[in-house]
Amino acid sequence: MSLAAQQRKHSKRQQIIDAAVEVFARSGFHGSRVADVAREAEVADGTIYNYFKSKDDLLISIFEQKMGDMIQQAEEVIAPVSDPLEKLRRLACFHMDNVERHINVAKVLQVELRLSNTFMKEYEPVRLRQYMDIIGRVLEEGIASGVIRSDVSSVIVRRAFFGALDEIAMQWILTPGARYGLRESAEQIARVFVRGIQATGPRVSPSV
Amino acid sequence: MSLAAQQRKHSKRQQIIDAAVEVFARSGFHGSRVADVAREAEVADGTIYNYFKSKDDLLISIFEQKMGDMIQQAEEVIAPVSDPLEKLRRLACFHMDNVERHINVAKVLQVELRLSNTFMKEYEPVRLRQYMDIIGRVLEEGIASGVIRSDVSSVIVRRAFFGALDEIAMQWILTPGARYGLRESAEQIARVFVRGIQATGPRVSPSV
Amino acid sequence: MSLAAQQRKHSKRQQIIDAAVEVFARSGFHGSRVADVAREAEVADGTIYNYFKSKDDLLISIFEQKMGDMIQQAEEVIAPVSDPLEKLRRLACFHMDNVERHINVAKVLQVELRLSNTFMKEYEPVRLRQYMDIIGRVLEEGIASGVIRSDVSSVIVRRAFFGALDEIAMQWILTPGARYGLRESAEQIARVFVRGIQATGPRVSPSV
Amino acid sequence: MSLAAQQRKHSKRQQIIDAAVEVFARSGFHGSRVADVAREAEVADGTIYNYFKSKDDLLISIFEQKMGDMIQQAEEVIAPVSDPLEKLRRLACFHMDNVERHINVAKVLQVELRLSNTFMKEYEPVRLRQYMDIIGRVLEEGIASGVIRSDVSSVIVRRAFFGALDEIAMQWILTPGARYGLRESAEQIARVFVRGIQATGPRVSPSV
DNA sequence: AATGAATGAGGTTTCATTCAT
DNA sequence: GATGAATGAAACCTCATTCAT
Repeated sequence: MSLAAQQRKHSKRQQIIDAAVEVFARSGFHGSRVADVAREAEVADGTIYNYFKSKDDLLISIFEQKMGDMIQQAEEVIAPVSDPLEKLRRLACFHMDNVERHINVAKVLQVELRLSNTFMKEYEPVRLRQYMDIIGRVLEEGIASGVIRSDVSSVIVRRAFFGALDEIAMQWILTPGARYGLRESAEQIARVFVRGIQATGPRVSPSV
Repeated sequence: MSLAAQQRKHSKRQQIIDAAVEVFARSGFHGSRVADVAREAEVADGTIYNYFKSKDDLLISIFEQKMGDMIQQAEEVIAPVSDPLEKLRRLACFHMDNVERHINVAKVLQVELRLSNTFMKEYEPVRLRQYMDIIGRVLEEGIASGVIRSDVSSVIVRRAFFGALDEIAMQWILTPGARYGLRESAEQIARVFVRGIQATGPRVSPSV
Repeated sequence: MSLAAQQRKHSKRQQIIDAAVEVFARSGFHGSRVADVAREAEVADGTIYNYFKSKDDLLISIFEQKMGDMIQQAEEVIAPVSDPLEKLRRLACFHMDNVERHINVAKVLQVELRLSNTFMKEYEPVRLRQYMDIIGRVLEEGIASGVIRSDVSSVIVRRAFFGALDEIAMQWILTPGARYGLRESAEQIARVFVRGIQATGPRVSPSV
Repeated sequence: MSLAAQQRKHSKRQQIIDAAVEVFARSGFHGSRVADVAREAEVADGTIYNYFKSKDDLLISIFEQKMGDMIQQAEEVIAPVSDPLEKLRRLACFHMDNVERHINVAKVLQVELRLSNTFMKEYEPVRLRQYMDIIGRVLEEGIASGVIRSDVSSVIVRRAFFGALDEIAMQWILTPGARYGLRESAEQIARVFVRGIQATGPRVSPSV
C-alpha cells in the first residue's frame, strides 16, 4: 500500500471514528444506527465494515484510541513533576479537564461504553487498567519515597481514586446544569486523597 | 381487595422480583428475556405485566426495592454511632458487606443497571441520591461539629466516597478471583477519606 | 393443552405449511421472503417462528410432511399387489400422478429443496431414503421370488429407478409445455426397468 | 489483440475458472465469495469481472466449458463402436469415470449448479440437452437398426438414463464413504437399460 | 487490462408487549 | 387475576458489483 493510500485509509478510519463519537454522544450507542454513523461520516454503510469488524468493535476502537491518547497525555502531565502528591493533583485536574474539553468523547467513554454488553462482559478493558496503573505507580513512588504512608494499598487506592473522579464526571455529564465545576471537584478530590494518604511528618503523628 | 389477596399479590410480585434478580444476575439484563424471568418465577409471561409496566420497570423496581432496603439499613447502621468519622467507616463496611452477601443483587444494581439505557438516561435515580445523601448528612454533621474540615464540600465528597466504593465493588464483581477482600477495601477507603477530611486540630490522636 | 387448542395449533401450523408451498412454488425458496409466507398464511411474521425454528426448518418441515404422506401412500399403492414387477409399475405411476396432481408440492420438493444449501449439505434426507427403500424392498422381494435376476443390485437400482423418475419429473416441472405426459413417462420407465431386471425364464416374450 | 495477449487472456480466464472449481467444490457456490475465487486465482476481485459478467455467469461458464468437454469426449468414446447398446454401456462408464476422476468438477456440476437459482430458473441448459441428445441419438440409431424396440421413446429414455446415472453420481459425491464403486454402478445401470430396451428377437439370451 | 476501496440494497429473526379467553 | 399465543417493528451485516486510478 502506498503512503498516500495509507493516509487515505487512515483518514477514512478517523473520519468514521469522529463521526461515531458525535453520533453516539448525541443518541447513545444503542440509540444510534450504523447508518447514522455512516451518514455523519459521509460514507456508505458497508464502508464502516471495511475498517471495523462490528458496531461493537467501532465502540471499542473509540475507547482504545481515546484512552490511548489519555494515557499518553497523563504520562506527559506528571513527567515534569517530582512530588508524587502533586502528581496526583495534576492527574485529577487533567482527568476532569479532559472530560470538560472533550465532552462528546467523555459521554461515549463514561456513559455509552458502560451500556455496551460486549464491553463490560467480553472485552478486557486493558487500557482502563493501564490508565489506573499510572495512578498506581505514582502511589508506589510516594510510598517508596516516604511521602505516602506505607499502609496505603496502591491497588485499592488507585481504583478508589479513579472511581471518585469517574463518579463525579459521570454525574456532571448526565446532569446538564451541575452545581459544581469539574476543576473544583478535581481539586477537592485530590485534596482529600492527598491528605488521606500522605505520611504525617515530625508533627504529632496519628497512630493509625 | 382482601388482605389475603393483597398478601398474595405481594407474594407474587416479590416472587417475580426474586426471580428477576436471579435471572438478570445470571444472564444480564439484555441477555435475559421476560419469558426467562416468567419461567424462573413460575408464572406466565403476561402475568409479569400485571405487576410491572415493562421490563425496564421491573429492573427499576428491583433497584427501588433493594436500594430502599439499603437506605433503611444504612440509617440503622449509623444510628447508634455518634462520631461522624466512625459513621463513614461503618457505612463503607456496610456497603461492601452488602455487596458480598447479596452478590446477585449487587450484580444487578452495580452492573446490569448501567446496561439499561432507560435507567441512566430517563430514570431519575432518586434512591441513589438518597443513599448518597446519608453520606452527605454525616459529612455535614462532621463539619458542623468541627471534626471535619470546613473546606470539605459535602456535595462533592459524598459522591467521591460513593464512587470509590462503587468502583471497587464493580471490579470485585466483574473479576471472579479478586486479589483483595471487600472488607479490607472498605477499611482502606474509609481510612483514606477519614484522614483526608478530618480537621487537624489541637487534637493529637485521631481515633481512626 | 386442550384438544381444541391442539387443533387450533395444528391448524395454524398446517395453514403456514400450505401457504409456504404456494409461495415457494410461485417464487422459489430464495425468492420468497418469510413475510410473503406470513401474508399468504394470514398470520404475523413472528407467528411462523412459533411453529418453525427458521425459514430452512419450514422448508424441511414441508419435505418431512409431504414425503411422509408419499411414503405412506406408496405403501398403500403396492399393498394389494403381489407381483413385484407390477408393484414397480404402480410405484412409477403413483410417483408421476403425485407430481401431476400436486404440482406446487412437487415444485417445492423437486426443485426448491435442491436450492437450499441447508437441505443438501446439513440435513440428512432420511425420508428420501425411506421412499427409495420402498423400491428397494420390492426389488429384493422380486429377487427372492425369482422374478428379478439375482445379479441386480437393489441398492443401485432403487436409486437409478428413482433418479430416472425424478429427472423426468424435474424436466416436466421446469418446462411448462412438455411434449410428453407424465403417465406415459411412468409407463415407459417402468417398462424399461421391468424388462431390464426381470429374470429371463423359459418364456420368450415378456408380457410387460 | 496480439496472439500473446489472447493467450494471456485465455490463460487468466482459465486460471479463474480453475480457481472457481476448487473454491466452489470446497465451500459451495453460495458459500463462496467472489473474493475467495479471486484470492485462489491470485487476481484482484475486479479482474474477474473483466472475464465474466457475474458470479452466476462464472458458474455457467464452468458448466459450459466442462459440459462442452464432456460432450466432445462422449462423442469420441462412442465413435469407434458400432453397436448402439454397447455405446450406451460405454457412455455410462464414461460418465461415471468422469465423475470419479474430476470430482471437484463433478461437485460443481452435479451439486452446486442445482443450488444456483439462476441456473435452474433462467438459464437454458443447452449443453445438458446436447449431452442427453448423444444418448438420444444412440437410442434412435438402435431403434432404426432394430436392436432397440420400437416402442421405446428416445425422448423419455435418454432422460431416464441420464437421471439414473446422475442420481447415483449425486449420492456418491454427497456420501464420502459410499458402499458401491461408480464403475460397478455404471455397469449395473447400463445392463438394466440395455436389457430393458433391446428388441427381443429370436435370440433367447441377451449378450450383455 | 488490472486493481481494490467503496458502495448500498436487502431480509431473517428476536422478543417485549398485548389481549381474548 | 392468570394465561400464553399472537403480534410486528426494527436494524446489523454481507457481499456482488462498480469505477476511478
